[in-house]
Amino acid sequence: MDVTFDQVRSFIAVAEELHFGRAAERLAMTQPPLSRQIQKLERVVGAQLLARDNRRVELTPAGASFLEDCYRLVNTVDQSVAHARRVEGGSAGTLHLGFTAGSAIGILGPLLGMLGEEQPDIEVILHERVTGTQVDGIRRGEIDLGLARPPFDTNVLSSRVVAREPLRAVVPEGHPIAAAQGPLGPEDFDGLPVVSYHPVQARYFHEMTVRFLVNGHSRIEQHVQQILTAVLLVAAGEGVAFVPASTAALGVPGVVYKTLMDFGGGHPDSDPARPVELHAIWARGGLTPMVRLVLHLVQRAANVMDDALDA
Amino acid sequence: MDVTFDQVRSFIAVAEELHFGRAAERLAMTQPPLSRQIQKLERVVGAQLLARDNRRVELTPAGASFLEDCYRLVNTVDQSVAHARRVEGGSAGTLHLGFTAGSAIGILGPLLGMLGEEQPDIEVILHERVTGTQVDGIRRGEIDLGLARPPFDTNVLSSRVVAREPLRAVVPEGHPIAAAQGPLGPEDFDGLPVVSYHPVQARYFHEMTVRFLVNGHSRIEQHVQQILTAVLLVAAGEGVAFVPASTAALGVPGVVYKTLMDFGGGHPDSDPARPVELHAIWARGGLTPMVRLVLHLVQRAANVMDDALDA
DNA sequence: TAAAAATACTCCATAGGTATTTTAT
DNA sequence: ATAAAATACCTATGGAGTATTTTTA
Repeated sequence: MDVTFDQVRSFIAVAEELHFGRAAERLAMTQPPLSRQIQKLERVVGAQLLARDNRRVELTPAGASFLEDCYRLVNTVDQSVAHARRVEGGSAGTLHLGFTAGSAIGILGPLLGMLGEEQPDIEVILHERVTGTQVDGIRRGEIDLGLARPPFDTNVLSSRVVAREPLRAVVPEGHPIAAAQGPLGPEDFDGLPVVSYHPVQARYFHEMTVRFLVNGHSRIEQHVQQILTAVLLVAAGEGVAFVPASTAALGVPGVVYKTLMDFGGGHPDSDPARPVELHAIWARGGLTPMVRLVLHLVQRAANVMDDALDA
Repeated sequence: MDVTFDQVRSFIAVAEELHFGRAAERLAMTQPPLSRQIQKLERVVGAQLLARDNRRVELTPAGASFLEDCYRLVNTVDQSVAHARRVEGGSAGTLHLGFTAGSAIGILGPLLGMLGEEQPDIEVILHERVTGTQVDGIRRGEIDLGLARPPFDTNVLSSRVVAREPLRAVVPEGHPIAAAQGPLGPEDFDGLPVVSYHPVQARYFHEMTVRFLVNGHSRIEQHVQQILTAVLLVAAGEGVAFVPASTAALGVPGVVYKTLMDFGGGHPDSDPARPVELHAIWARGGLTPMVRLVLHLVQRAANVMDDALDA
């Protein structure tokens, strides 16, 4: 035979009351079966836990030791159950969060802050990956939620726009165009060298750049993979580049960010004033309570980011 | 209802096998009741622990979390039972050990060494008390085992001689008697000032001193409580004193220890050559397994001490 | 169609209740 | 005589087994 939880609870009651009758009352049962439970427990444990003559009950040293462990035991059970429930509810557990290096930084700070603050039992594991690799990770179950740029395969992924922001031009300080007034159009960049992006690895911004410059006469001369690299090349005088407005927060010296004229977004429900979209993506059917919960925080983090852009 | 250990063990089996049939086999039962146990567990926990379509079983995040806790749970139970047994057997728990300041030091070192070495799960709490206070402590249950000098009230205490040692004279270096050859008798101390002991607080050594000097003509001029104090007074030239042979181990400088002639012990079965007895005492009827176990070690420690004396 | 979990139904082991005995004060 | 634990005996809940159904790959 084996120790049961009922025996443990019975033993705690008797050990605390030091009286079988009162302990039985506390356990909402009668005295005889309680006596038998304790006897059985002692048989199973193989030690006398309670010294009882027919006038008083007291703990043996072995019983005192076992009592300590019994408390730990019931606490562990209670906490285990509570924790399992919270994991199921999404407010505890591990979140594997994918993000793209340059793109999600603006939102990641506020998001991680909120998670640590409001959901301390969610452990976050960050995966810095380009969009394509995030998609693979999500399909393999390595990543629960990604922050990435379109397009995605909507057959396996669900997605939601979490942030839209304007596109800006980065130009070298001191360059004539840095002093221009008002929003700039494609023609303002005619003849200038442009730092654009890798057509595959950074497809989203490459296409965004090309779409803005359509009908213009500038010269694309570089294909970088990261937005920060583009900004640094601009600072080095290699040309101009087009980046999301939040990039200004990186604080690279020697460059100026210029507002651009609205231009057609890449798809029907895009906002011409804020064409750069950040999406949250997750496995189709994988909208677990935790992902749902974190999505709400992502949305709020995006608002924080918006406010920061306005300021 | 409530979580049971059977459910926990069932869950561990299924979570490890990820197959109800095999898990049931491992648990020496059939599949249907196992399915019901898991269902019940999930109902009680309030979370789905295993995701199962009819072709495969896998852990949910909540289940994975709960599984961890289940392992801790069964380990705790096993260890608790094992520990309770060892406490009952005496090889684990807390030993309150009484000892007299000057007397038991020689045996305490080896004893504590053995305890730490061979019985690491016995926690020792030392109580330095004079014999009378040890007896009170034992009666109140504060002390499990004492190391003290006779006599004791044998109505409430059991005792056993654990060590006998010779009585030695301590004399100042340079004093004529320090150069004497062979064992000294009472007459050798005629006319010398003697540092003796407090007749109540250190009754045993006071009487031992008086018994040795009987028929002699020396002058008792001090009544100290501790053996170390006596030795220090001798070193300071205040006279001579009589101490247990093991006192030499204290290494007080400026004194010489001289062998004495045998003299009648204080009681029938005493050894004239080694009249100084150290007793272990414990509550009558309180010879618990732990006390019994420690008594054996005390005996061995006494032998170590004997050997040290010979060397 | 086959493999595996879930369900239906039966049976028995055991936990709990009532009545009584034992034991020590 | 009383208080409290232990024992005897009975009852019934619930856990385990067998047979069967359901489900999906």
